Amino acid sequence: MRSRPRIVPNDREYVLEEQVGHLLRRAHQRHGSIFQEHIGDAQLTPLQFAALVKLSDLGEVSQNHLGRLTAMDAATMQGVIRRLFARRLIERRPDPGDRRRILLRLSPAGTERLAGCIANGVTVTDRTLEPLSPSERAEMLDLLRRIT
Amino acid sequence: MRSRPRIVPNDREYVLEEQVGHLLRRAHQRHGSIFQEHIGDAQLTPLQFAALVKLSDLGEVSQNHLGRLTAMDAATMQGVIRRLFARRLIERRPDPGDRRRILLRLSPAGTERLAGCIANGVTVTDRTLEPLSPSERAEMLDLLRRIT
DNA sequence: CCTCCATTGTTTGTACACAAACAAGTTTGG
DNA sequence: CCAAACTTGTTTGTGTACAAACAATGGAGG
Repeated sequence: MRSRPRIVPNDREYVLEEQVGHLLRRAHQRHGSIFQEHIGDAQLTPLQFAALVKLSDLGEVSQNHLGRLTAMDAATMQGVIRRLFARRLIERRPDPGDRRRILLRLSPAGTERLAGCIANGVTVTDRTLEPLSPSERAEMLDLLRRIT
Repeated sequence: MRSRPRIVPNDREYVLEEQVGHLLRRAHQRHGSIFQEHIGDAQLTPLQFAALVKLSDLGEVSQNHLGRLTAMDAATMQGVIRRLFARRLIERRPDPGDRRRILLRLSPAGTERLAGCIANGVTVTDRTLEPLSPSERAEMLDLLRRIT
């Protein structure tokens, strides 16, 4: 039973499976797959859903501002907004008070689509946290919030 | 003080900032930025580092097998391996016993590069978990492991 | 032996993620 | 008032992530 020695001598015992980064990545992957399975709209991605939710909360905001609220940088925002607009789930108009800005809002179709998906969004969260007890779920959210 | 009503009536109070998916994504983003800042090799990404660590642990494995160990699908693996090979951090040879397989292993340069980065990898983990107490860090890892 | 099925690796296409550089517009400080 | 600094949105380039389709190889059962 030879246990193969590490090629790089590894006093710290750096075990990939125990690193936060690796675990965060895998948990995020699993969430993505649960999202896709349960959100009820094969074209809708987590980021697109997040953008719709925020637009529903706020009514009308600029593209960059929405990006900050949903933690997307400007370049990522570009693509998300383009796809939502292509599907006519959002509408755009120039900001009358600032000619750099584009104001975004839900279209009627977007409002309807979101309404039909919110309950599925709750399901996604439930399924993702399924292995945990209620108090552990609260603890998980608290810990994640604090390392963010 | 008008509190704007949500456009989509939202009995469940679906608050984006409280959803696991959003928090996982943001925590993962923050980890990525800490990784880039501290790993000490501007070209090395978290996935590439993970692949090197696993190769160091195992010596020689096939591409698909390494993908499973690091939670990358075959298509993602393709790019990661191509870039590591382009930098000569890994070597490849056909599996003599199975002509479908390509065996991967660290090159001398890859071994050296990894040795110089392992300590930085520990720093990355530390910084990511910095806001938490030791017992909370353990709890975080445990909870993440269980939702994976 | 030989067909069916599984596995390995590749390619293509879509969608994040982010750095860097840019033009156009706005704000600020002297 | 006006030049410098900043903000907004766009584009380009690199690197995950994953579905889907594919060729080549290997294994199992009849």
